Amino acid sequence: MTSPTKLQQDLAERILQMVKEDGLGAGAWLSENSAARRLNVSRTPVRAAIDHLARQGLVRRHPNKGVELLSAPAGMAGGALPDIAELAMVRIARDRESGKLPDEISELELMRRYEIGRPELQRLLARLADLDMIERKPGYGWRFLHGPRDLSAHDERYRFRLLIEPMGLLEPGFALAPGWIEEMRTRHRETLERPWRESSAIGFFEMNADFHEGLAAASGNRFIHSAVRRQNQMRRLSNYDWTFGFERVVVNSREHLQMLDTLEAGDRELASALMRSHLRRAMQLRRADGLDGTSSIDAVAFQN
Amino acid sequence: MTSPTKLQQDLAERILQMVKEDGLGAGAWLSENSAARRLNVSRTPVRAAIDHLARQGLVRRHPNKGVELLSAPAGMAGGALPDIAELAMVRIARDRESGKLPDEISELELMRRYEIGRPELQRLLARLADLDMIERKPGYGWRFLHGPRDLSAHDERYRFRLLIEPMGLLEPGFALAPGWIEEMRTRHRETLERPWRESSAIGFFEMNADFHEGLAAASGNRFIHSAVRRQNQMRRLSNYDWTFGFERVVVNSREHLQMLDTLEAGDRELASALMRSHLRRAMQLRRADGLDGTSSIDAVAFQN
DNA sequence: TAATGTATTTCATCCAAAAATAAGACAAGC
DNA sequence: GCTTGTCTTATTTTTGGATGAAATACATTA
Repeated sequence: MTSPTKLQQDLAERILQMVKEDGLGAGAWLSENSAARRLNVSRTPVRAAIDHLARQGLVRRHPNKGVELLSAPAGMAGGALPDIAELAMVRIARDRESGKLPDEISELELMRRYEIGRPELQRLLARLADLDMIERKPGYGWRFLHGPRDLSAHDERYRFRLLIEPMGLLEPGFALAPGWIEEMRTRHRETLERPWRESSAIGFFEMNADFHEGLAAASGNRFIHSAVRRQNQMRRLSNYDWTFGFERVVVNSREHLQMLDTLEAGDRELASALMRSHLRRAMQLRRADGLDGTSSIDAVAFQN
Repeated sequence: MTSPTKLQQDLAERILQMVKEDGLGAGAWLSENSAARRLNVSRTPVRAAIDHLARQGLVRRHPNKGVELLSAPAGMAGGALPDIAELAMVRIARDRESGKLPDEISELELMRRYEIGRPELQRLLARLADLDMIERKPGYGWRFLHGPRDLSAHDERYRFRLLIEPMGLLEPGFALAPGWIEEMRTRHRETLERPWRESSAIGFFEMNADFHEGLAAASGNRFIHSAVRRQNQMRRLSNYDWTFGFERVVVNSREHLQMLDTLEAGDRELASALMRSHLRRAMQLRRADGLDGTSSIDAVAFQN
């Protein structure tokens, strides 16, 4: 009856995912041991995770015999929901961007404002510092590195991405994981077919991020991959909203699908060129929007 | 008689640097207040720093009147000497590279091995994690991401740098800080003129790093700057030794000087091309060395 | 024999209190 | 009026113990 810890929840989800990947159905038997090995973790948390699943009625323990799968897990439930720290980071970034936070601030003040404990806050500040959003002051306190409503950052960001992402497709070790193209295609198609709602923005952002990060990973160059992942982390803090409407979603997704087709055909040169113009277009978009300075910022992500 | 804290030591050094930059000589008077303002810090640690300098005989306090500078600080003492955490990071990276550390390891084991406290260790691990050298395991412990003696990383690193550093010189906002070229030139000339010793390796590395980071900063693109700084941080962990002998130092420095001349003349296109071939040459060098796999690794930095 | 069940050990985090240190205010001296 | 000296307050860091969780070893059962 103890509430499951984060690791245990995580393991429970991954176990269901493993079951799905292996195509197991109701009546199959699971093994604590092999699950623990596959998840690279000891049996203890796996046991707890299975207990958790048993409480939900998905599996049943047979004493001294094993664990029986009762029903195949249907549709993916939620996927990774952002934890409390992630959420606080987004709130801090938003408040800073909209000018609600001063240039310099102490840890205690942040703890009070966002009602989080010190260890969490410190991890959070460390992450923000690595993204070059803040730095420690000598002595006490922290300082934000960019002013609120820093417009030039958008152009710099896209110019940086233009340097590495198109070239990543041309790296000698480039190799896509099997099935990746198809999975991405499916996700994009679903986005296009489903009706657009405000709440789709986060899912759309994550799909976008996965697309670019997946290609960077395929480059085989860990530094390109790392740089793109960083870009996504930063963007996640300020861009979880999408203010360009559904027609831009369509254009964006079509361009992605075209790149996927091109890559499947093996024409990396062309894909690289497409990526370049894709990013250029996105840069223009941002810039045009940035002119009024506030509209995209005040659209609130995570409000619900 | 209390031992100076890290901030105080830092301030003491920076005060000396300020004195030098302002061209003050023996007999000049320092003010706690203005120093505190310039250093963006309260008077308390500045006072302590000055007390520290007084104990070393560099300044003298005159009660209720001020602080007298006794002797102009001559040659830069050490420059920033790496703190204990930095040192431990280098040791960990080296031990990992040479295979002395296993793929997975617990925090306590690291605390025992390197004799550091938990908070220091945690900061250190967080930094290593941001450099993509390690990651948390689910459950307890940490895992190194790259195997020891990972040769492919060198080529990937240089291919990444080739994407961004030459292009950084062509960014529209490119602007060098006044005096930067001259200062860099001086440091390079001194390196070339001074006799080469093993202990010069660290200074040489830092000059190198400052050269590349300075150009990246001048690009006016914060993401390029940030990426190059990250590269330097990573390189610092494994490349503090220099195993190519003095002749390579000469070649390297000459190439840097040539770029400085070209930039001074305003020809950024040519400078960009020079940077490209500079990095290509450095990549070749690494690769040729990497063939035997161990020599450069076992040459120990910081052993004395 | 290979799995689960149970107990022990090791490890990491959390919490509260105390110590250290910086920031800020006020008084005193030149 | 500006400086340094002194004091108070606010913030941060450290520390030790307590709690909780994971890894590991051992016993038990099909």
